[in-house]
Amino acid sequence: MPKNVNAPICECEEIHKDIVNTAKEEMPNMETLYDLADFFKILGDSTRMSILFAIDKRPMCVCDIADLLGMTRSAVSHQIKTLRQASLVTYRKSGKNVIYRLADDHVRDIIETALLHIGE
Amino acid sequence: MPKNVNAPICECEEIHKDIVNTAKEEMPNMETLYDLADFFKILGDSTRMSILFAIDKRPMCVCDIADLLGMTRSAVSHQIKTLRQASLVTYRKSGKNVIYRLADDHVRDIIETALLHIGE
DNA sequence: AAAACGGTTGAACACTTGTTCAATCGTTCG
DNA sequence: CGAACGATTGAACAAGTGTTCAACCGTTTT
Repeated sequence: MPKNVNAPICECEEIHKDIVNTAKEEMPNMETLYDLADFFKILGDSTRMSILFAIDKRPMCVCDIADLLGMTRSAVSHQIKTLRQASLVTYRKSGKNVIYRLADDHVRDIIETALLHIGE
Repeated sequence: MPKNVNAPICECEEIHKDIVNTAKEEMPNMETLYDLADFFKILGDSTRMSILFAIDKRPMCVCDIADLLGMTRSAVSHQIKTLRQASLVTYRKSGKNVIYRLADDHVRDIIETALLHIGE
């Protein structure tokens, strides 16, 4: 996270002021930038990425996900909470189990494009 | 980063083995998962996100980016190095300056879809 | 050649983050 | 009801990350 507030200003001498100014006008507001970064931050963990792939085709309970990925239930639950807060997954209770599934198709699209980029 | 190697196995008793097994077969290999997560990790920082937006419309030198974002040249340079290593930006030398631009359109697409998801 | 300037780099520090462990909640079933 | 089980949670620790600071590199001026 950047300390943009009261951050030191570039001490360069020859700044292309026209370019900087037009660029500044076209910048999205700070909140959007933070939201975007926060969103990608959540995808930027291999455990959470694994969970997303695990429940991509069929919904699964925490226990199955833990077994599939070789993790403890606790670790899975912690990460799923993060995914839930970001609206990447939704859940449904079934007896003692909680069944998780992908929330929508945006994530699938994004991951698909990312796969293209990294050349898979 | 998860410690999947030699990780403790889920101690649950009633696992839906059929679901887990078919899911396991459809999982991408570990390397792909790591690559994906690493890719998103890079987008998951508001400074780097800001830089990408800054140079989106027109290429800029480090000095201008630093001025635009209110950061030191050093901080910008560090982050740009990360973006460069992930092939998200390319550069061209112009006298004493180094001009950075977006590498390709994948990133634009991904960010666009992400904006949809977070509801901007 | 020396000074000036944009840019890069490495070490250090503070901050964030993921997993583990233990305790707890909520539902189900004997 | 009480035991059992799936799931969640909070604290704590280890590992990772971003910014700063200072030093340095490579061009370009003079």
